[in-house]
Amino acid sequence: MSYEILYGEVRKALKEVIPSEDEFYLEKPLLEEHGDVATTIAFKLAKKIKKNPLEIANEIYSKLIQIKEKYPLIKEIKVINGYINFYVNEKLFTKLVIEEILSKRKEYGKINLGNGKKVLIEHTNTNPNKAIHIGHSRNTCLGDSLSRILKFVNYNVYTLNYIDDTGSQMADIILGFTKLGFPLESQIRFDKYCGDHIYVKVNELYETNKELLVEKQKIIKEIDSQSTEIAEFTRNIARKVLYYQLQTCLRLGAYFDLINWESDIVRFNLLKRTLQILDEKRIITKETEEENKGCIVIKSKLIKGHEKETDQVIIRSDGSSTYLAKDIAYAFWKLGIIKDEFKYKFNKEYPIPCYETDIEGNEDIKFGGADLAISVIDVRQTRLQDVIKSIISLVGGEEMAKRYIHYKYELVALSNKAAKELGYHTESKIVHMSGRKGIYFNTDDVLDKLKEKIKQIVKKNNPEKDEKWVEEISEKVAVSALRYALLKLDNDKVLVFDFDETLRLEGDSGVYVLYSYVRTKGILRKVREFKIGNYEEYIPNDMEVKIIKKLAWFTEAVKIAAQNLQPQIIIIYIRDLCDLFNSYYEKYPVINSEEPARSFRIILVECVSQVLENAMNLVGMTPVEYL
RNA sequence: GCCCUGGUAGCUCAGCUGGAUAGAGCGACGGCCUCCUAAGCCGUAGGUCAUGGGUUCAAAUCCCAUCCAGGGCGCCA
Repeated sequence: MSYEILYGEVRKALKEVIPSEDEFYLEKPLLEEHGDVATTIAFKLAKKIKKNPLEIANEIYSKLIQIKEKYPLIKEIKVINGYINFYVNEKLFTKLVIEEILSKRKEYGKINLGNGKKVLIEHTNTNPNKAIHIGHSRNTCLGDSLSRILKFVNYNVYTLNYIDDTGSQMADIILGFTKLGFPLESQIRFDKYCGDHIYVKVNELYETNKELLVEKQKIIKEIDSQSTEIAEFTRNIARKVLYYQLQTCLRLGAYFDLINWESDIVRFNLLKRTLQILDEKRIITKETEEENKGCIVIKSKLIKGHEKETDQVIIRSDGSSTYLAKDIAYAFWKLGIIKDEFKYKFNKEYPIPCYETDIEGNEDIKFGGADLAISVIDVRQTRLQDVIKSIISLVGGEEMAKRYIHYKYELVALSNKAAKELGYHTESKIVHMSGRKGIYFNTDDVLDKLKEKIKQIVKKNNPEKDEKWVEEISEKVAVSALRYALLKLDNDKVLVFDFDETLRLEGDSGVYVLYSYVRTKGILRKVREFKIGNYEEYIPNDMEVKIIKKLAWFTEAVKIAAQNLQPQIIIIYIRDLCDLFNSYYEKYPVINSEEPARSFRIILVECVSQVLENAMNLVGMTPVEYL
């Protein structure tokens, strides 16, 4: 907020001097010597009135200097290279920042961007036939962090996990149970059992036994009908796998408000309603000849940007619906194009207790009809998501389509070395994961391995603590380290996973962040008995001022992260703050310094600690007191 | 073939949407524990921002072309 106040003052001062302008192009200079706020207004005006920018800057400057006294946060103004640079009154600024952090505490950084608007965030969406692997977890971490950030800026957020219990991957394991004699019980955790053993094995068998593919088609049809014994059986298997997937999500610190069963889109007639609307709007066509004979399709000419591609089949010639058809219905439900026909039941049995769609549900709650629908789905589905957006636009107009966001991110792949560990040998630098071929790392396994590594160090650092204590700390650190690693990369970059490279314990890592936080806590633990003197008497040194400014910047980081839907902004912020704090920590003693420096420094450390905690929360990292 | 995305230090990546002298981590080299946790800190070396053109006061950032890498173009999801 402090930056808001400073920016506000600068804007007001500029407006007073240049009443004709409304936009002042404020920015934060990269170099300290260029002050705290800069404006490029002189360049903009130069273009407009065809005058030398330097001359204009000087004119503005001479006017500004006369009214400067009215703006207490502005200490100094300079013109450098045509920029007008403002320097903050550091003493006053410091006071404002500290007071704000200490009064707001956990609330510090909260701003109102959302006005309580309803947002649905769909994430994770792992097929219920396997355990969650690190690729899925990138999705979970992004979606969960987004939901935390948007909540923080006053959106009314609901998180959804869309479970495809009707698709072909589901049929693969059902085939395993019903035709290939895999027992229903196993010593292995059920999600891993289905994914690591049955799914991989069944896909292997398809290679040699084509009959099985025929059986699979039968099963798909039975599942789709939703009325047979197989359909019932499938639902139970899916629910059991989901149970363990949710355990993994819980371990990662993610939560859900609602499980959307894809089969319920059909069962609750959402698909039927959707098809009616598409038919009324003449968006779908029943093909009577050529290759899509008997199918209901969307003509490609209707799809913006994909006019030259093939038509989209949404109902197959056998009458079954494609994934796309259900996804359109799902999107319509999210945006309120169709009424919320679902029934919901609260399921407290899940590791993450939450609602789920259920034919016998009777809870008095409605999730559909949101102001904004964000779907966290990897880049491979870009085209399908484009199709959905085009259709929304045709049905509800451009404005409505803007409320549907495909939040895309690149895949997690494996390094050549990592693939080799799984017994997959190749020349290529990166290897894409594949559930079918068994080329993947399950998130729980990765976390367990990471935890073991961390445990050794925690034990060494805290020899007096017992096993349980070490275990708890190590678990939190492992999860935070994984979240950090999965979040720090930009969404449009492929994350090449390699255990040792990706999950480093030093440098730009989650462990480094926690270590920095632990240092703040170490100091604060020791000063509990000290009485805090009047810290305002102290004049902060350069490094302290830098930290204060960084602390103040948190609100801006939150704003940018929320507006651009970029949790990475928070990660970068956290790292920057840790870097500053660690340098400071090495250079200046806190407890052993003289008053009033000591009081000030204790307060400063308190603030760093608090802001780090708030920031970590936004990306789902768990602060620990010891390491 | 068509469409989309990426290419910044040896490696992995930032660079706040057009601004001032392009920054971190890892790796390499040299230092720092009598002192709040050395999973840390300080210093050195390392760059034709893939290439070529363009737009303008100003380009890593925008436009065009080319090259390289990845993805998408199913009655799969």
